[in-house]
Amino acid sequence: MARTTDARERAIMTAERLFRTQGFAATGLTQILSESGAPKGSFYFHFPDGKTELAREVLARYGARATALIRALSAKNPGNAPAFVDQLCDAFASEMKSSGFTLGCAVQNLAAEAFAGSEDLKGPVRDILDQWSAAISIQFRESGFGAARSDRMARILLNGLFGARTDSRITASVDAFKDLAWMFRKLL
Amino acid sequence: MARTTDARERAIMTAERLFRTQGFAATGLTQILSESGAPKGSFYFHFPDGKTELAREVLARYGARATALIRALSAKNPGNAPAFVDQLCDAFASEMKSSGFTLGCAVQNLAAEAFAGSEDLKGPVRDILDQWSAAISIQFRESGFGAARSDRMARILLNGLFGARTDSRITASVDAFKDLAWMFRKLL
Amino acid sequence: MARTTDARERAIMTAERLFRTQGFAATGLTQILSESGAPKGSFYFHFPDGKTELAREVLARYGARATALIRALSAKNPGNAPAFVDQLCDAFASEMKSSGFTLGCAVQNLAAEAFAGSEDLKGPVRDILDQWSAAISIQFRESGFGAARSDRMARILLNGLFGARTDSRITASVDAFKDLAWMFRKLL
Amino acid sequence: MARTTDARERAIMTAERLFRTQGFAATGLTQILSESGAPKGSFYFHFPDGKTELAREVLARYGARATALIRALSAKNPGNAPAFVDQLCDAFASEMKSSGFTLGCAVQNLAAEAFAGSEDLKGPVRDILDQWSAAISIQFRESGFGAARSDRMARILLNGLFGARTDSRITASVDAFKDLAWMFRKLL
DNA sequence: ACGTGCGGGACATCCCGTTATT
DNA sequence: AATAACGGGATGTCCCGCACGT
Repeated sequence: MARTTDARERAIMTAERLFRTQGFAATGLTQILSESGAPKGSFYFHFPDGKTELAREVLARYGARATALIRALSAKNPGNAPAFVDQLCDAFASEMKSSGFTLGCAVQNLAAEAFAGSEDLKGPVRDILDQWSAAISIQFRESGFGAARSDRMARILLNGLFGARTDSRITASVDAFKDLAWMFRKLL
Repeated sequence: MARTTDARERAIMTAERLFRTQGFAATGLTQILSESGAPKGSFYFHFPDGKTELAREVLARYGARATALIRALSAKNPGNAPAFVDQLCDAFASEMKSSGFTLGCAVQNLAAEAFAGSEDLKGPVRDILDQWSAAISIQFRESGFGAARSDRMARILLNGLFGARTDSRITASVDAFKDLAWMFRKLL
Repeated sequence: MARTTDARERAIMTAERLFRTQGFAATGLTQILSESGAPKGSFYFHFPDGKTELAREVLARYGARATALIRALSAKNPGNAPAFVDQLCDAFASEMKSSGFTLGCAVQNLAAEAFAGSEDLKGPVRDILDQWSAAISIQFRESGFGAARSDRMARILLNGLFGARTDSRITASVDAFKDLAWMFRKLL
Repeated sequence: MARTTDARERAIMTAERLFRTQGFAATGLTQILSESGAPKGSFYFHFPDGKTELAREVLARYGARATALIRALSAKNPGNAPAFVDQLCDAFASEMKSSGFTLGCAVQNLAAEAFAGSEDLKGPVRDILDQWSAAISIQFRESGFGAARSDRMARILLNGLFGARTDSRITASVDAFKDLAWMFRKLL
């Protein structure tokens, strides 16, 4: 039977925002529920595994959305790695700017916090990382780089974006993304 | 007046470890106190501002220790930026390895979590970032790079280390640090 | 109108097992439904009075089954009270053994827990007690004892079985049933 | 350092009453706290192991009190088993009567309910049973019975009291205790 | 500097019962 | 006869901060 409300979806979207700005442990179910307008009584109907399942769903959506962005920019700049990197950095920068520099990365936050406790999130987090890395690597290969070098540069770009986002939150600026793009123009 | 116990110091050290592995919100005072063996009754004697003050002390020590490491490696490799970068990456890598890939960065964790709530931590975090950045930049300048470029590369290295640590925790490997070092050898 | 599913019946059987091993309050509807495979949506179609009605049905079936056992053993040993008592004790003992000493008495558990709350169960519980007592008393009368003495001994046997079951659960042995049978051989 | 409040003691006494009348699972911490007047904030200071620890304390006190009763009646009736049994039954009967036939046995209730979940209560419950049994057996031995027979009759008396208490709650009468005493006069 | 104890609220989880729909 | 979803409260647990006495 098809779903008849979007309560579940709203909860996931609200949770993503809160996990990214406040962190996983600091965000209470109560806050997620009240801000999303989702009813409390049916939370465990929608998420039998509780907060952990919510986190898994957040991760899945966040991961897929970022992968889609990478592929879209890749398709828009075929064989043009520098332009691809520039636009990827720009996309991150503008998301940070438009959020008032409050948004962290869901993967980074959940990895940092939820790893110590439950094991359930480790697998998904690793999978997302690999997925992102592979999607970026393809763009580099199509720009003429060898497989090994593409993989390595993909990982460097990814980690650079992680770090740049941290820097961006702290300094409330997008300079870190610009520096990252500058560096890749040198590297490529 | 000399201190008569080291309870305060032990609490800070234990808090650092827990904040780095579990995060700030997920770590309770009770756990810090019990794992550090510090008595509960005098916690607010030692830390009148409570958990926030603990976080401030953790940040101060963590920041100073990292700055000292940067300066030490800088002094050991005068004018030799590539060697300096290699050794800095190695130092991070070996810390991750010896901790079983569980240690996050105190600055990153506290920035990600505590920014939403209190303002008290923002200043210190920014100061530490600037301090680290300046210390690295000096090494680059002494290696012959211009001021602006040194500053920029310092920030890139710093953010690269942030990202590499995230990668290292997730993948349980030190590859990210090696990739970062490889990239800098290209860049310098 | 014939029933088209056995969901109701399965729920009652599962509830009996859980009420007997865990108690009434400690057993959630969710557990009963999931372990019985009964669908949740139609629970209040089958049991308009909810959990209390479930308890009433459990009591009715449990009471009738025990009465039937008493009558069967009575019919098998006409006029032979000692043999009857031995076989009744054996029946209880083997049920305990085959359940791994986990099964309590439904009447005892529901009486102990549900008396404080609702009044609905008190009547049925008293009726079952009288029914069992009467069934046993008949056997004693047919073995030659007077009416008053038969009633009294029936109650003593019944209460002895209650107590022996408690002992059996705690000690994980059937000794208490053997002692009870021994005592009755002395008494008769 | 000595305790400065009796909050812990009051909680245990209230918990005993509620566990005996309502059962373990059906009694919420909130009810215990509010009825005992104990503060909520310090509950886990007094009982670090939570509800289970409360149950253990209830068990310990209940067990010791019953043992003391057995020994007192034993000392009052040296070598006189029938009088001892009569007075023990009377003591139980009058407790039931004065409580309005609402009090169950703490051991019976906790054994029935808490066995399924945690293992922590099994040991204490078995120990109490042995302690009671031994205390009764001594009286029988001092009345001239052999060791094996004394042990067996002690267990029968104990289980008879368990069963009689169940009967007493259900029928709201003390007849079961009188019947038990009658039976023992025959047996001795 | 530290033990003991309190205040009051938040946490994730699970509860039983009731809808509207099919 | 069953599904999806909800309502609203209760569960045990744990939280951080602050007293008082020594």
